[in-house]
Amino acid sequence: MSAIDDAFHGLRQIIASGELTPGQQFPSEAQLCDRLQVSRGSLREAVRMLGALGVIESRHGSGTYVSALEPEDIIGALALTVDLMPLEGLLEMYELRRVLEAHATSQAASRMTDAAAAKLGATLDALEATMDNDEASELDARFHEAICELAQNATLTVLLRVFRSRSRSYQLFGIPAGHEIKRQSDLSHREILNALVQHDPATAAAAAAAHVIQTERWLREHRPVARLRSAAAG
Amino acid sequence: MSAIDDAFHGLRQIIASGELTPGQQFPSEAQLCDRLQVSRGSLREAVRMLGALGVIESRHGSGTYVSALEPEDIIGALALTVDLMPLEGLLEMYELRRVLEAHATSQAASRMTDAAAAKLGATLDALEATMDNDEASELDARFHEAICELAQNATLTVLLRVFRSRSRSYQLFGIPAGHEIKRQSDLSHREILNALVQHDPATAAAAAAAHVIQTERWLREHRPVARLRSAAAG
DNA sequence: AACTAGCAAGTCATCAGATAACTTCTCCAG
DNA sequence: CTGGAGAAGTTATCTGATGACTTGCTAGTT
Repeated sequence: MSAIDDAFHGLRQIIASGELTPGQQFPSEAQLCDRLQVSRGSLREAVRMLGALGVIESRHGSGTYVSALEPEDIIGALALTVDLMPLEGLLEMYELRRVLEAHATSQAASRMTDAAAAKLGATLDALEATMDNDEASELDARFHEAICELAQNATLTVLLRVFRSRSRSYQLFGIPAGHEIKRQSDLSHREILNALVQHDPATAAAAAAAHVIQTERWLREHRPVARLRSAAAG
Repeated sequence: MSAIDDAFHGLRQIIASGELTPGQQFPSEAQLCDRLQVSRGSLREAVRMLGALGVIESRHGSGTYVSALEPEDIIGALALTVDLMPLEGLLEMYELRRVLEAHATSQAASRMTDAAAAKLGATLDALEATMDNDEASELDARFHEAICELAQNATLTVLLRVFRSRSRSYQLFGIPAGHEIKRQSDLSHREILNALVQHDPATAAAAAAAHVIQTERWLREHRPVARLRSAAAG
């Protein structure tokens, strides 16, 4: 086993064994080097690996800590990698997105409140009114995000956010057929909101699934080139 | 922006821009250091980060390459981290597992073949016959894995495998109530298989969801201590 | 011509040491 | 009681050297 593997599994074991719990601080790099019998370089590479995976966190001048280890930390690690996947592999993910988005919307229908309905309605009003692509993309995301929050499952919310962020990079509203796409998208959103307001989980799930399928078909047909977000986005 | 961030986003950009595609080799460390204007140490830490995320791969003595970037590579990165999550956060993931397992089983019902039915039946025969916990756990996993493969979605298969591996670490069959748990689990499996054989997606999905809910309830009630797998398992 | 052993170049892996930058706490002056 | 200077501890970064592994070439043999 290589030195970096030793360090990686050693650090992982410290957490897995319960020696350190979420939020607690690791010993200093020098002490960890002694304990794990690796050089500082190898240790730091292992720390970075676990950092990239959302498991630990280094703070310059302060120390290295176990992350909160909440689903958000773990799933969030995918955010920077999903953007790199070729479209082909991504379409497979859409099947999952459809299923999960349907579930989230179904849950939201069960837990719908008047306040939430008003907020969602206002978002759709603004979305239908705007002609700006970036603003439309932003409002679209906010609409779906708000629905996810009603489902009260942070893992679900984060996972769908990752999927959605990739879709947004394709800027479907900006392509030649964008106007017609947006019109149909607006209709789909209204169908979803109607089902939510009527506390109808089954219809809400169906509407959400149909909406995702719609988006997926547009991506397949038009295959627009992704507009990569700035590297600083992460 | 820190040196490691520069290196990380620089490497990421090389892939995102299409300069290198899956399977291709990066320039040597020295060349990358020149190009990205960071020291070798910083570069290597960035490489490790992307390696941990399943995006790139270093081969000793050969070079550094872009991974296949298939869903399996990206999702697989979660395997080593989900094991570290506290049970509380994990139970939230079970809601997703239920939804996805139901979907996979539903898809499998649509695509069921006689050969697959025979194979699944044989697996269940062996599972019901064995009294060995490890073997039972192994056969249980094989049963669900085979169903996933019928759904023909690699992302789904890998994601559910990650969830399942964590469940396995709890060794539910080994606790005092394990005998009764296994009996009910066996019954659930038969219900799932029956629905699959009858090409009945709706019933199959319901049976799968019920099976996951059952497992989730056992975990909540018994809260067994996880038996951590050896560090070398990764 | 085909095959094999061994050499050579290129690559990543690992270590050690030094310096810079940042955070946190302490303590003293106001 | 407050604010700032300073010390101590930590991570961030760079540099140079050596080890280990892979790959391709070459020369010799069959």
